[in-house]
Amino acid sequence: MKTVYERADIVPLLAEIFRELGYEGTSLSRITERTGIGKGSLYHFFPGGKEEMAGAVLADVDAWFEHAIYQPLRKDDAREAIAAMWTNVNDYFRSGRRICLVGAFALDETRERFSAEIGDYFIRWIDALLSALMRAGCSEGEAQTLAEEGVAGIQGALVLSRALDDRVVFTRSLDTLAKRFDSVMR
Amino acid sequence: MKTVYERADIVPLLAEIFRELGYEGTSLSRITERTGIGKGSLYHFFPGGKEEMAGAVLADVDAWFEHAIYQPLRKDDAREAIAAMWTNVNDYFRSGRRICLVGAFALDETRERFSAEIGDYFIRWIDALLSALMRAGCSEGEAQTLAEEGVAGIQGALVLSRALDDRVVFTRSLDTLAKRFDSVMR
DNA sequence: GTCTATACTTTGATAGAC
DNA sequence: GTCTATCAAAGTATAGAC
Repeated sequence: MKTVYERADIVPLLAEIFRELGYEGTSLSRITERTGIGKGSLYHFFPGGKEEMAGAVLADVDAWFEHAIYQPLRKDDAREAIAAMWTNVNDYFRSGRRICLVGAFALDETRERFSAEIGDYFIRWIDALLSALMRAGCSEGEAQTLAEEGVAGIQGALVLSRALDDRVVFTRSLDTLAKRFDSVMR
Repeated sequence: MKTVYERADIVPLLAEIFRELGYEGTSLSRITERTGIGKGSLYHFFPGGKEEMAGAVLADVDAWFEHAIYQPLRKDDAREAIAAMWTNVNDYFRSGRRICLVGAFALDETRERFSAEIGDYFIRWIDALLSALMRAGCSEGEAQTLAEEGVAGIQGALVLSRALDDRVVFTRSLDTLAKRFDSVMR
């Protein structure tokens, strides 16, 4: 019995492992252990080894956010897109049981390897949110502050809910942020 | 030329390394490389190896926060203690160039090793802040929400400022949070 | 594409001389 | 207390059979 993979099937599996163990904590043996995929297959799809695997995961995560979050924020009805962001983010991060890989990579020296990708992910999130807020009637300064506060607040909520091992904290934090946004967009 | 250390001298050095490299990324050889302290000395002070080193660092960080942040929040003038928290936190985290070790450990599987210490650090921070907010005139519900929002906001600001490699983001985020607190305490 | 075997490096940890 | 030497285990990566 042997399973044949495509690269696209492997990336989401790798993503979960990098999320849980971090870049340094993720070893090829633990990947094999959790997925059943041998080193031969891994190096066939990712000749650049672990670094290429993490890069592919980052690109995949980025593409998901671009499609599900950023584009609606830039193009759709502003209030609807912001409301959708809160529910999509809550689902994506599984109410805080899943962390943000990009944020986690930003904290330690892994950042050095992927600084461009990491910076880009957050810049584009903030800018897309800024765009929606302005279309919803915020001044530019107000929108910039609120966009940064929203994105940082989500990251902080992930840290806190993991630290307290309490998913209610995450959902409640998102709720507080959403109310704050609503009050400013009035 | 050989330097003789005490355990208390080593812990802050270890703290910086764990902060920059994370738990898994910190190897004994990199500790020696950065500090000049050999394995012999390290195992003399920390017979339990890397895990004991990280534990000692966590205890040291916790003690600093207890003394510099939590106790004033619980016992001193509420408004002054909150104001002092913002400046002390900004200094401690070096305007976002330094990360929160406890928050970083919370994100990956390192959490499993130190879940009690990590949870305690954040619980006590939130509770101390809650106490100050209530003494400053907040209702309990309002204070709970705001305390969580403040602590999560600091953690998120650290992630964001590292991701964007922009320390202005951190200071500005703290400023926004401080204003929010002021407006509620009126 | 996947597997097994293997090369080579680095890891955490220990022992013993000084 | 610190040093050097050394260990077994785990790390990344490669080669070649199938």
